[in-house]
Amino acid sequence: MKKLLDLLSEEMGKAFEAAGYDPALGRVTISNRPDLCEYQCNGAMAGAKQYHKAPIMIANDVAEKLTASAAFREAVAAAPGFLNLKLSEEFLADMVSRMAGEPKFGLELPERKKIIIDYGGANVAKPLHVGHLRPAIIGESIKRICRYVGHEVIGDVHLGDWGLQMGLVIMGVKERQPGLVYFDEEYQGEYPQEAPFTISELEEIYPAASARSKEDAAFKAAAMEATVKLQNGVRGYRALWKHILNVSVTDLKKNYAGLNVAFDLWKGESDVHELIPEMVAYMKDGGYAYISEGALVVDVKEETDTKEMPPCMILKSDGASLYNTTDLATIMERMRLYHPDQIIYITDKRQDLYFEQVFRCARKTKLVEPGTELKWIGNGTMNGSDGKPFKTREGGVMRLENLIRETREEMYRKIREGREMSGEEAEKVADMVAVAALKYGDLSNQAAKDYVFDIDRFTSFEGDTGPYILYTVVRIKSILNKYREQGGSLDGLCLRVAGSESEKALQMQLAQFNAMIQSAAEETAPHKVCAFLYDLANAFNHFYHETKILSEEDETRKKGLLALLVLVRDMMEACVEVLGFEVPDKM
RNA sequence: GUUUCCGUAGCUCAGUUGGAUAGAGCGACCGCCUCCUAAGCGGUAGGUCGGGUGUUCGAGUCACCUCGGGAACGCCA
Repeated sequence: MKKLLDLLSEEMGKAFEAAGYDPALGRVTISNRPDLCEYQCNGAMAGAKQYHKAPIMIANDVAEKLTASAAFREAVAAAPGFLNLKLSEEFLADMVSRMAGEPKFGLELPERKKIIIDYGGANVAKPLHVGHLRPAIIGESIKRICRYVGHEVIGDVHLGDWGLQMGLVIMGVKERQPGLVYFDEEYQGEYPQEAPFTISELEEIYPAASARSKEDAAFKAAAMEATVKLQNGVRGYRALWKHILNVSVTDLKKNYAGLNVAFDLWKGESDVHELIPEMVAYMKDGGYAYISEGALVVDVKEETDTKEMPPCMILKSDGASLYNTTDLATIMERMRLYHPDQIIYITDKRQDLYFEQVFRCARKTKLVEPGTELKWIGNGTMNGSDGKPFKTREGGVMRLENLIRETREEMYRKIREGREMSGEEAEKVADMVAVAALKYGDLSNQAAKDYVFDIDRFTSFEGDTGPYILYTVVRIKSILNKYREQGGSLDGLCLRVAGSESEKALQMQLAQFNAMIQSAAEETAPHKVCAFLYDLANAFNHFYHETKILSEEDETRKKGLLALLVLVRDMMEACVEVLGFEVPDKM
């Protein structure tokens, strides 16, 4: 069904036309002066020049024609040329009631696209740290929003599982356990099923090996050699690498699951290793790539550039591949396997220039077809209260696990403090609310901006926070449960014309859902969902405060109010779902 | 140095594509539970939108300049 503002604009357009003006001037927006009106149209001022007429005269002409419209209860022209509008309660109730009856609240789905979304930024053998939080939860939410509006979306974690880091881990393992069969070049038999290390050992091995390589040139050379051997397919190294991968992926899945983040594909840089020679040959044969300063590069400069645009490097001067190489080869692979309409990348915003180079290179070399859009979303960093990237008290990089645990503990403490709840139940609720606190706190900021992480603020039940949102939904659920306990049924309820200002305001808020979710999808902007959710929660709490529901004596009205509650609950839960967290039954 | 992003209330952030008197939350202060979750609701105080010039009937929003902060700028990812 059509969106509210579109319907109103249509009505307004007709009035403009009837008064002899361009109907396109009839764009209706939400009022920025709620004391004067609910909606407004500024078309009379926009048209003043075109018609050589004072805006107020145009507005008066149009207001006259609006008296016949069923959509508006009131339309008055105000100086210098505003059209101030109040909605008809019947029209609104009808609209909201129809939304309640349709799947996805009557959302008109855009043309279905196939989208691959590359997010997370995880590396094998390295624990997730706070820097991985934003790309993971923003990506997850964008994935869910795009799915909600009907797109086919494939989420790929695109692991960093290749390159020197792997050689370092292999040498680190060798150092600790030189006797393992993986290092015996003569060995012909099957390799053990069991990994020779646990995840915690692995997480010690990598940083130790990485640190050592910076001081010990021989060790670094050995690691580089191991990397080459791995990439060339030396059996023992490949087998060991598989173990590293498996142990890491198991752990990563567990960590992501704790944040309600789930990937459809667990591909990595290694998956395109075989494609690289073909891609390099293609770029050379096509005349795109040439040798510059020893490295193989593709020029991506354009005449209109005002900034420096270094060429996109395909191979390093030693012939080895790098980040660009695997990313480009991945684009090639994705085109072949999935043929997507769009590929979205979510990474730290510092990679701006890098992605511009890669995208230009992919376009120039026709790795992607013109119909496939490449989109990069650079996320800002999560800062501490000093405004600098978040650190532990000791000044180190904080592990994501610890951040989540601390948030959970804080949440648990608050729940035990404020509610009578068993420790076990409080723990479950704390888990859900903590994830909401963390994710909402993050997603309510624009993705591209940095933000300050403040555990006290995020876990607060007051203000624009995840817990406040959840609390509001839980309240609604609680009323509906009580109604059922009293023997009532939620089937066949019918939403009624608003009986108060706060009820009307709530209905108007509900009516904005479709436009909101559509623009959140188009602009890949989860923070719009958060803002909507917060407004809806406020509108509900205001309404709730002054409306008796279960003790309402007029049975028809009571059922109408319950229908409204059901709709608010469902819509809020839909929003929470696309943001990637969940509502508990009690809190 | 070049490019780029950002600068809105004490703090944390919005601002619907250029509209009326710039909005929330936190913090401060004041009210509201014989009533469905007071983890709620209502109210008060707090601003030359970093500064300047311009475009426009009209600028937090657009352009240029300037100050301040962050980031990126060929063999890391």
